[in-house]
Amino acid sequence: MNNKDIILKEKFINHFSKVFEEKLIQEIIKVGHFNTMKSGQLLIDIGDDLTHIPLIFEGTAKVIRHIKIDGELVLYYLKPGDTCAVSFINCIESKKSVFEVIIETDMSAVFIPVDIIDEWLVTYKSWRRYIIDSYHFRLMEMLESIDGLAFTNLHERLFKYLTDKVKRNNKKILQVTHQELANDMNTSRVVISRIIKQLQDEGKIISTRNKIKVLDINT
DNA sequence: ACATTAAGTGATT
DNA sequence: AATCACTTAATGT
Repeated sequence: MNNKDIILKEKFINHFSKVFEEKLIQEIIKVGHFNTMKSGQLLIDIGDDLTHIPLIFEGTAKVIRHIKIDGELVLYYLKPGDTCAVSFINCIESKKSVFEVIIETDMSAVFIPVDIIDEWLVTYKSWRRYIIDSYHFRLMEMLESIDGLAFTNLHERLFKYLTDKVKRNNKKILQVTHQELANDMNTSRVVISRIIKQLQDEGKIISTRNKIKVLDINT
C-alpha cells in the first residue's frame, strides 16, 4: 500500500469506524480499492455494468436521471458516509445502471467488489444495517425530490437547490452557471436567469458571472 | 483587440 | 414557463 492509500485509509476509518464493526473495517481495507475522483468526472454512466460499490468518505456526487435525449434531472446527492444504494440491486442482479453519477466536489471513496457485498449481508450485521438504512435514506430523498416537483414552483425549488448546495459544500459562494442550474433542474437557462434576478432583488442571493452567493440560509 | 462564453431582455406562444 | 432572437457584459488568448 502506497502513501496515498494510507492517507485515504485513515480518512475512511474516521468516517466509518462508528458505522461498521472492527472486523468489517479490516475486511473492507483488505478487499476494497481506494480511489479519488475530481469534480466533474463521470463516476457511473447509464448502461454501465456495475462491478464495484463506492463508500464515500470525502466529497459529494450527484445522481442524475435522464429522460429522452436532452432531458435530465438531478435526483439526489451523495455525501460522505453515503453509498450509491441503488447500485446494490444492480450489482447483485448484474444489471446495467439506469442513472448517471457525476462527481460534484472532489471525492474519495473505497470501492467494494460486487461479489463480496452480497456475502457481507449475511456475515456482518452492521453491513446489513448500513445497506438497509441507506436504501431508506435514498427513498426519502427521492420523495423529497418528487414533492418538490409536484408541489413547489420553480422559484422555491431553485432556492432550495441553492441552499442545499451551500449546506453540502459548507461554502456560501457557489461556482455555478445559470446553464448548469438549468440542466440540473431540467429547465431552460433563460428561466433560471430570470428567477436568479428575482432572488437577487429579494436580497436572498448575490449573483455574478459563474458565482452565486447565498445570503440567507434559513427559510 | 478579438473571440468566446455567460447572462440579461423583450416579444411570442 | 419555454423558446427565439437578439444585446450586453465578462473573460480568455
